[in-house]
Amino acid sequence: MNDMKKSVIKRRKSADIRKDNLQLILSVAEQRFAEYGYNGTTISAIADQAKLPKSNILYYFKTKEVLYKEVLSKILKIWMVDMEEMTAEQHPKQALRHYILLKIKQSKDHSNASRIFASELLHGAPFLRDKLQTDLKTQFIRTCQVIREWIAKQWMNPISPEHLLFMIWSSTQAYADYGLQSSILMGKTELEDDDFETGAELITQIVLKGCGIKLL
Amino acid sequence: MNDMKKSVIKRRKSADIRKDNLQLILSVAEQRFAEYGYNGTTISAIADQAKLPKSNILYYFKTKEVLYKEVLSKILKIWMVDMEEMTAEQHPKQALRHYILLKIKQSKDHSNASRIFASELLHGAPFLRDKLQTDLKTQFIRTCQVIREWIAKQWMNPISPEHLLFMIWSSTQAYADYGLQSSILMGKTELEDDDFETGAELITQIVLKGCGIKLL
DNA sequence: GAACTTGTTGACTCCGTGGTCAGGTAGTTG
DNA sequence: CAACTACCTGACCACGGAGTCAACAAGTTC
Repeated sequence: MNDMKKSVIKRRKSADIRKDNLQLILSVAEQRFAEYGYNGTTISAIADQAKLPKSNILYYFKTKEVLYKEVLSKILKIWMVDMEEMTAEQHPKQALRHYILLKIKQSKDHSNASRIFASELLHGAPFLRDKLQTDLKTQFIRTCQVIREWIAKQWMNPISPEHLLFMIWSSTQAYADYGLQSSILMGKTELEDDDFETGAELITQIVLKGCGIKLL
Repeated sequence: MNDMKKSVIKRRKSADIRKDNLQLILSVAEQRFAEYGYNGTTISAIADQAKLPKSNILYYFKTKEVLYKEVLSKILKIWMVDMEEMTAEQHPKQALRHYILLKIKQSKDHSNASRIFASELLHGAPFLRDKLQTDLKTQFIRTCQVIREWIAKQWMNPISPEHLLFMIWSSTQAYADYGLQSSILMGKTELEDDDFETGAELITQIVLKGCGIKLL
């Protein structure tokens, strides 16, 4: 029986072992960091939850900081990718609607990642200040430019693109960050699919109308 | 010289000493907790910054948790008080504009408090879940009711009061929580008075228009 | 299957942190 | 000024967490 187990389960190539373990650790770490923050998370806790000995975690990630940064770097990508899709050629009605929808979806499907990102910003972005100043800023400026072109084409009212983006970010992000608070206030244990939909719909409506975007 | 110091500076009544020290400690603690979170803040760090020995902090606050809760309890009050002003009799145009302005002001003037509150929610509100479920929820329901009456009076479009409040909260709160990110993206070292004003103006405009609130 | 690389792990060290305590000093009260 | 209370603080302790290490097991390569 033990032999069978060995041949069926344990016979893995080194490369696979590595891949699997990295994946497992990263995923557990993401959960813990989201829930308890960087300082509130211990390697032992991650180890326990991943059902691996602590030393094994340290074997794959030299330090806690390395592990955290690894988690973070995946997150920034997720966070930025949706923005790239907006172009000046699109009409803001579709573009913004689509963007808001993606953002809400992100809050729902990657709530842990979103929350880690938020927590990082909240405490002064000690670990990803550089990336903000380069990668995100570039994309931010580009997107502001897109909005400015929409304004020039009179597809929407002349409003500050920067602050508009902040508003969209924060109100969509809130469904991840403050999902718990929201559900408590609405007397639920957690947000349901419906809530995300209603939220997306409301944000879209208010933003479109608020920006004076005419229906095509 | 020393005598003079003693008689001028050090001759304080016990009651005053107590008051002053409590105040000092709470204020320093608020700063540290905002910047580094609960787990990232050490009593020694607070002590150093307050220029008091660690033991002295522990003399006034038995444990770190007690100190943190003390800081928190002040915050929830600040956070809730603005909401109370909105009533069904007011027209939403003035009421919402006023509320948004207050909220932004809060993000500016009490950014530390705001950030601690946000961080607390982000990590599941371990210390103020109870208060949310009682105090804040009561006020929340009341305010939703106010909005519902506005809708009934056709002063604004029929939209979910709950989600509208979430949207207002998050977008105003963002100026505290993500102020740093924002300033980085806009190439500043920190947000200026102008930014808060522009933000408040933009949020107000978008929300009012977005809710279909007619000008009187 | 021998030499080598990669993965695994328990025992250990080191250090920072929350919290205690005992012995002080400064204000208060009769 | 004597007795008392409130305030102050350095020395100390216990604990938990990050990270090391050495020895071993499992896969790989020829």
